[in-house]
Amino acid sequence: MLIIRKMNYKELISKLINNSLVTENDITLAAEGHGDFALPCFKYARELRKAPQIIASDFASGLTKCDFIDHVEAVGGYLNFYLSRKARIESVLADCENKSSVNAVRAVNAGKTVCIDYSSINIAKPFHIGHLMSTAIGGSLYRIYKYLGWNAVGINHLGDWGTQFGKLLAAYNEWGDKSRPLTLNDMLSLYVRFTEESEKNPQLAERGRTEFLKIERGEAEAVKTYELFKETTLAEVNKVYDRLGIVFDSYNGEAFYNDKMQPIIDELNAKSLTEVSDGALVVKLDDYGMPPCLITRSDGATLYATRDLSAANYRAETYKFDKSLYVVATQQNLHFKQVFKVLELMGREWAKDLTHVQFGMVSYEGKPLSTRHGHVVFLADVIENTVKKALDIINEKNPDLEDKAQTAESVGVGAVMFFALGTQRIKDVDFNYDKVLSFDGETAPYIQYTRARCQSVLAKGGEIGDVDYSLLASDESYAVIKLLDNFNTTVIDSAEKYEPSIIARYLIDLAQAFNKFYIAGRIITDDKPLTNARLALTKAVADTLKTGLSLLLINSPDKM
RNA sequence: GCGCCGGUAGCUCAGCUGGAUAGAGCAACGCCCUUCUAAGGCGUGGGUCGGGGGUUCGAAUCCCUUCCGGCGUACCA
Repeated sequence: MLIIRKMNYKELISKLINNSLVTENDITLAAEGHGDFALPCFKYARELRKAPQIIASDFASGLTKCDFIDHVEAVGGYLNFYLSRKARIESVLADCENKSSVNAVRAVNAGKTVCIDYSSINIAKPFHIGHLMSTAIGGSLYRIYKYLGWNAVGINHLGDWGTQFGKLLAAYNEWGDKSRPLTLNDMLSLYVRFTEESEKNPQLAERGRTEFLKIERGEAEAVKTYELFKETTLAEVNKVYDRLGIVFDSYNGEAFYNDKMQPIIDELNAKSLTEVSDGALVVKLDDYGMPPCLITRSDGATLYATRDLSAANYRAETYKFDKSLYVVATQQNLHFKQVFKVLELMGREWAKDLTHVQFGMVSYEGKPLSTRHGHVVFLADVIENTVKKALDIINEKNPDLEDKAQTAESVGVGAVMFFALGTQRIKDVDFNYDKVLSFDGETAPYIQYTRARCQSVLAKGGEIGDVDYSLLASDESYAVIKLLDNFNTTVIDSAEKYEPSIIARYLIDLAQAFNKFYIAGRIITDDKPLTNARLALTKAVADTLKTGLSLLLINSPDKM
C-alpha cells in the first residue's frame, strides 16, 4: 500500500481510465464535497459525440479496478474519484514517519549544486528592513534546497567597495571620535552628516572621491580605516544573521573581484562583443531589445555589470553549479537580463542556469527607505519589538513558562520572518508595526502555537501504540491527512518557483485544518485505539509544522 | 516613449499551466474555556475578480485593448 504515495495520483487515475483521450493533466482536484479528484468530461463530447454526463458514466463503468479507489461518481459531466481513506491515511502517516518520499527526492537531487546570492548587503550601511527580503528569501531557499537534497552554496556578495567608503573615510577623518571604538551607529551618523554637508559643500564631495582613491591605491592608513569600517559593520550584521539563523558559505563581495575583471574584459574584446560608445566600453544588445551593457566607464573604471560577469564566471568554475540564483530586488531586472545575455553571447552554456529571483519594493509609511535621509527602520529594532511583544503575551497567558526569553525570541523572530516570507515575493510591501506585531490569524505565532498545542497533547498522551488507520476517517482528520499528503510536493513547488510563501500558505492551511480537528473532539479519551490513531495524526502534524517552519527560518518552541 | 511587474471583500492576501457555489486572515457584530494550551474554534454581514472586447461547453485564470499604481530605461549599485 505504501506504493500509492510514491505515485502521482493524477497519473495513476488517468491510467485507470481506459481511454487514450484522457491524460494526467485532465485530472483535477474535486470540488468540496465531491471526493478527492475529478475528471471533467466536457472536452471529450465533440470527439466522442456523446453528452459529458454519458461519457462520465461510460468511463466509470470501464474503469480498471484498483484498491486505492473506494468508489467513483458520475455527476453533472464530472467523474469524481473517492480515494480509499484508510489506505491513504496509512500510507501518509507511514511516510511521515519513515520519510521514504522525501528520501527518494533527495536521492534524485544528490550531487546537484545551487548557488544562492542573497542578502548581499552594502557594508557601509546598517541592516534595515530593506535588506530583510533578500536575506529571508535567500536564506529560506537555501534551507529548502538543502532539504530537497541539493548542495546549496550561500553567497553574501558584499557591497564592500566603492566611493561610499571614500565618503565615510573623509567623514571619519573630519569628525570621527578616534578615542573610542567605532560603532555602526557612528558610521551611520557620519554618513548622514557627510551627505547633508556635501550637498552644501562641493569640496567635501570631492574629498570623498579622493579618499576612495587612496583606498584603491592601497595607502596604508586609508586601507586600515577601510578594514575597520568593514569589520565594524560585519560584527554588527553578523549578530542579526545569528538571530535569524542565516548562514553563508562565502562572503566574497565586490572587493574580491577587483583583480578578476580584466580577463573578462579581454575575452569580450577578443570575441568582438564590445565597442566603444561615448568613450565607454559597451556590449550592444539592440538585437535583444535592450540598452547596451556597460563594461567600463569612459574613465576606464569597471562597473556593476563587469563585477557580476566576473562573479558569475568565478562561481561557475568554483562550484560547478546546476543553478545559480540571484535574490535581488526587482529594480535590477534589466541589469540581470543584460548580464545573463552577455554571458550567453560569450558562449557560456551555463548562462541558461542563471535566475534572477526578484522581489518587490519595501517601503515604510508609503515612502521608499533611505539611509541617507534617515527614513529607515532597523532590523535589530524590529526584532527587539516583536520579541518584547511576544514576551508580554507570554507573561500574560503563560507566566509559569520556562525559557520565556528563548520562546519569546522564537516567536518574535518568527513574526519578522513571516512578514518577509508570508506573501509572494514579487509584491511590494509597506512595512508597518501593526502588521509585524500581529500574532493572530495567518501568522507565524499561530503556526507555532498550533504546534505547541500538538506537543502538549503528545506529552500528555504518552506512548503511541499500534494504530488502526480506519479510525481516522472523519472529515476533520481526513482534511488533515490530505494536507499532510501534499507536504513534499508543496516544498518541491516552492523550490521550483523560488517561492517560500507557498510553504507559508501551506503551513497556515495545515494549522487551520488541525485546529478544526482539535476542536471537533478530544484526542485523548478512554477509547485506547481511537486515542492512538489521533495521537499518530497529531504527531505527524507536529513534525510537519516544525519541518515546514524550519524551511522558513522559524523555530518551533515546544511550549508557548 | 519603450520595457518589466502589480491591480481579487473596508484592509492584508490566496486562488492564475481554464473547470462545479471566487477562499482565508484582519477589522465589525454575535457565540464557545469545570475536561488535551482561547496566540484557538463557530456563526453573521461584506465581491461588477480595475474597465471593455474576444477565444471556449466553461474565464479571476488564456488572447487583444484600455485605465490606475510601482519600478527600470548607458557611464551608481
